[in-house]
Amino acid sequence: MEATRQPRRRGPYAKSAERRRSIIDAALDVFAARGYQGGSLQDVADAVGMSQTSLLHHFPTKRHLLLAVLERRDELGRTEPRAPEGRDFPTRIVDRVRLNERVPGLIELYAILCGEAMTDGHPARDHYTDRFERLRHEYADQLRALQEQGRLRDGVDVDRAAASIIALWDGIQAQWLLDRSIDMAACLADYLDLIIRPGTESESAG
Amino acid sequence: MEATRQPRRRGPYAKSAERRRSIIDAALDVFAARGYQGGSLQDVADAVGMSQTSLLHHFPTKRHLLLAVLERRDELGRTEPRAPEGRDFPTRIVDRVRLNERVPGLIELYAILCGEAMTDGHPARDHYTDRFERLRHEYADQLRALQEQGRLRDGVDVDRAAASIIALWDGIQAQWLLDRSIDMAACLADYLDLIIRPGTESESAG
DNA sequence: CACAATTTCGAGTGCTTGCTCGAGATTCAT
DNA sequence: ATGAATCTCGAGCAAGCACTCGAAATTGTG
Repeated sequence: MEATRQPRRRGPYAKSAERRRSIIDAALDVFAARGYQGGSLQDVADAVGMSQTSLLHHFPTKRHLLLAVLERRDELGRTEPRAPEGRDFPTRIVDRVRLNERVPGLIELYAILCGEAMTDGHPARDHYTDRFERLRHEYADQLRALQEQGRLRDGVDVDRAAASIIALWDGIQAQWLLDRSIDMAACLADYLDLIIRPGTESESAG
Repeated sequence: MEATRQPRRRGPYAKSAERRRSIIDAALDVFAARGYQGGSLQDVADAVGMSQTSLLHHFPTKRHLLLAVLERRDELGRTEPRAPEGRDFPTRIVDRVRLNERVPGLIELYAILCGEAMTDGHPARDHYTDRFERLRHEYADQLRALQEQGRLRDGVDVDRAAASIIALWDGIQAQWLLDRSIDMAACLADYLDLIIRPGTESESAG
């Protein structure tokens, strides 16, 4: 019943996955330094040490490459070296800010692409739209949980507070990129202290 | 003693200033929609309805054009249609947020260029660096004045609060550009209420 | 080993970019 | 009016862009 003999697919070779990742890492650096529009495939190929043609074998278009970079960024962001989920919400946020501060490249990429994503049909537009919406829900849920514990100060609107946490974080990163003396973690901590009461010491023992 | 006869300068013609401004306005729209790197001189020339060559007669390089656009943006931002300086600091901020909301193009331009400005030798980099520094000082001064009136809540760090106001504002604009249901003014107002006590009603009558 | 699928790449595609050149059209002080 | 300065523009430049093509080198399966 094999009317048309189609070529037997063998799938990628052993070193292919590794190659792909080194391309993504190089692209992350290039896009972080020059942006998506500003960074060329040739720049990325040079950084990897391969021809631009070969690069396009692994990623059919520049857009595909960017999407892979965005995935990689999320993946790197999700990787929490230690003490990940143990603490409470505000502590986790501030810890994350301090953690990110040690990887300026990711912040740079995030800030630059966030701007670019506002343009016409930018490939990263959906990514940022979704990310903002997801994070707003996530943070709002966390704040609601605190509210039920009576740890939220009176008059705090959880949805607006969720958006504000994200906004403050993103905005302070932009300032930090242009002036490293800005204390990102302190700014976030200040705000969280304003809307959240400190947890009771025996919170898990009750 | 006129060793070298230099051509007598006559200065720009009557319609030149008007032409320049129509170019700047068109460039503002183009850069707001596509960014600086993404928007071409041809795009701007087309929008004005003139040749790209003539455009370059008025602005020798693309960089010069961008700087003129940034100046124009500041000029438009400074223009306050009404009730400019009468109210107190937090009210002025929130009013300005509401005002800007009616000119989305300016917000778009600001957000997009803010991202791009983080790249290598971007022409707008110094502009944003200076702007952030200037605004931080300006807001910190305003907050200090409120502090002396006893209107600042205890434990507020004026310098960090100044940076946080700017950060929150910039960040919430980015979210708003991707989801117009975000209430920018309310987020700013919430934060300002957290750090600033309401003024006494007879504040100017005392 | 043999042979095909995968990976690599040099060369080249058509297109766009910011910018230059030289010349014609327009303005305006004299 | 005259003529030089200003303004406009078509044509063109070298460089860079994302991407294609055809073929050689490499890999891994049977």
